[in-house]
Amino acid sequence: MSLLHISTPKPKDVTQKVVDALALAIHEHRLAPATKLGEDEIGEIYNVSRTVVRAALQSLAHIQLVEIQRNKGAFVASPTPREAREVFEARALLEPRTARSAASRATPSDIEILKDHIAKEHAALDAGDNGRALNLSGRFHIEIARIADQDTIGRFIETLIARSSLVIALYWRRESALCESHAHHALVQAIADGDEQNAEELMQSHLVDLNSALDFRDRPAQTLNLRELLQATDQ
Amino acid sequence: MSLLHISTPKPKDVTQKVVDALALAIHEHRLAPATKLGEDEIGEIYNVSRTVVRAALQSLAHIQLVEIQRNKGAFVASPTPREAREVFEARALLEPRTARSAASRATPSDIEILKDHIAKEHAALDAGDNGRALNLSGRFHIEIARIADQDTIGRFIETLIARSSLVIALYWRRESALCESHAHHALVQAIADGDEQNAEELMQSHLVDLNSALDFRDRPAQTLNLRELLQATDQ
DNA sequence: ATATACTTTATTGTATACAATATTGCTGCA
DNA sequence: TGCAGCAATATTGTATACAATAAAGTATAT
Repeated sequence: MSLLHISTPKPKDVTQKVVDALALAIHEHRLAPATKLGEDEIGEIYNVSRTVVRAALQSLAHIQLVEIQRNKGAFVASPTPREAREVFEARALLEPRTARSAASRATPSDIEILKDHIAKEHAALDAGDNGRALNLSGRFHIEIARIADQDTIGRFIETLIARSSLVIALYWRRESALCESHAHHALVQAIADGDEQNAEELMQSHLVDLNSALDFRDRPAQTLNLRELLQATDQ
Repeated sequence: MSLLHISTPKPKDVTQKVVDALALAIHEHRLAPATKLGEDEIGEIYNVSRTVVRAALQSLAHIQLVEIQRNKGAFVASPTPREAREVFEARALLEPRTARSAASRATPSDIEILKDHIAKEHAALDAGDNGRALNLSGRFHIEIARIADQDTIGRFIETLIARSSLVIALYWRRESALCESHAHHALVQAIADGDEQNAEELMQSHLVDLNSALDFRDRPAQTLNLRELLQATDQ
């Protein structure tokens, strides 16, 4: 820790910064599912005390990006096939309607923002930075929820997209290409046109496409030690 | 704090106990919206340190039962009319489908549990304990989500019902009677019969009824000081 | 050599101490 | 009286210290 406090500006919310940093690392697949997140370890990385690390981990646990096991610690979440399926079922339930609502409300500046997202997504893909592209793709969906101006449902969608990142990390089929940007482009067009029906349908089929690029059949290889699976504690 | 550790069993998760205690108090309307929740104050009540109180308050903030303002503290949430509307819109989107799913999966023991809930609800109403009746009513809905066996959506519904408690505290119209138990009874019957269509429709109309017993037009009286509303800080 | 009991180490859970910020009350002045 | 500025107080934000638990290692006995 910097003893002289020379390079610690600390202008705002420290905890949130740690949350954002960890979330980004998970979204960009730099932290794999089931990775142990030790409190001291993270604290040293970001030069903060365990107090704020713990708060950050609890935040991430709430949106199920990490799982906290009492007296064991925090791990990057590792959704089961069933959980993975549920995440996309929930998205299929919420997002089409949200897209419809966005189509009815979007302003020109909203459209600009969406197009900007797509452009960045393209750039990341061209640069071969798949992690960043995936993250941007998720933020595209979140942006639509914001435009729809439904805060409550928007929050749900945010957590679903966060978890989607983990699901994709675990269950993505190599064979299928990551060609979402075309779907995103069509969606933006429908929203720009105010075509509610089309926006809803495009979002729905987009999610179906995403789903079909996943293979939930077999559980992914676990990095967890066997002891975890064998001992039958009730905690 | 008990210096001799005589009466501190502390067998499990202390934080969760504080969370549950506060949540129950809010659900039963013993803690009114906008009430300040000081950390020391709560810590003394439950004989725990501020560390666990803070963790508990953060948990409750996640599900939006309390609102935390940086450097100001935690307050029981006070949903705006808009937020209140959104909560019920989201419920209308999620719960009917969940009821349908519950109807397709419910076991006899599930039905027992639901009937038990209704009985307790009746008892609480007869005893004039409206707070407890309201809480039980909410847990009835949560139980249906559990039966539907959709964990992800179930969590969303849980948070929505928690917030509904606040919405009802703020926007309930005196005129309309709290006569939900009849609707709940019919719903259980449909679920017991495995009548998916009916369960979905009953849930939908039940939520419509609930909604029509609320009046979102005027904002409730705020205990908050005006300074809060007048100063335009970006934090 | 394996298994088991015990010891040691590492990590998390909780409490407390200190720092930063906001709130309150006072004082003086117009 | 009313208000501006400062002092005092209270409350939250963060760091650290101590306690409890789990993990790892070691020695011994079978």
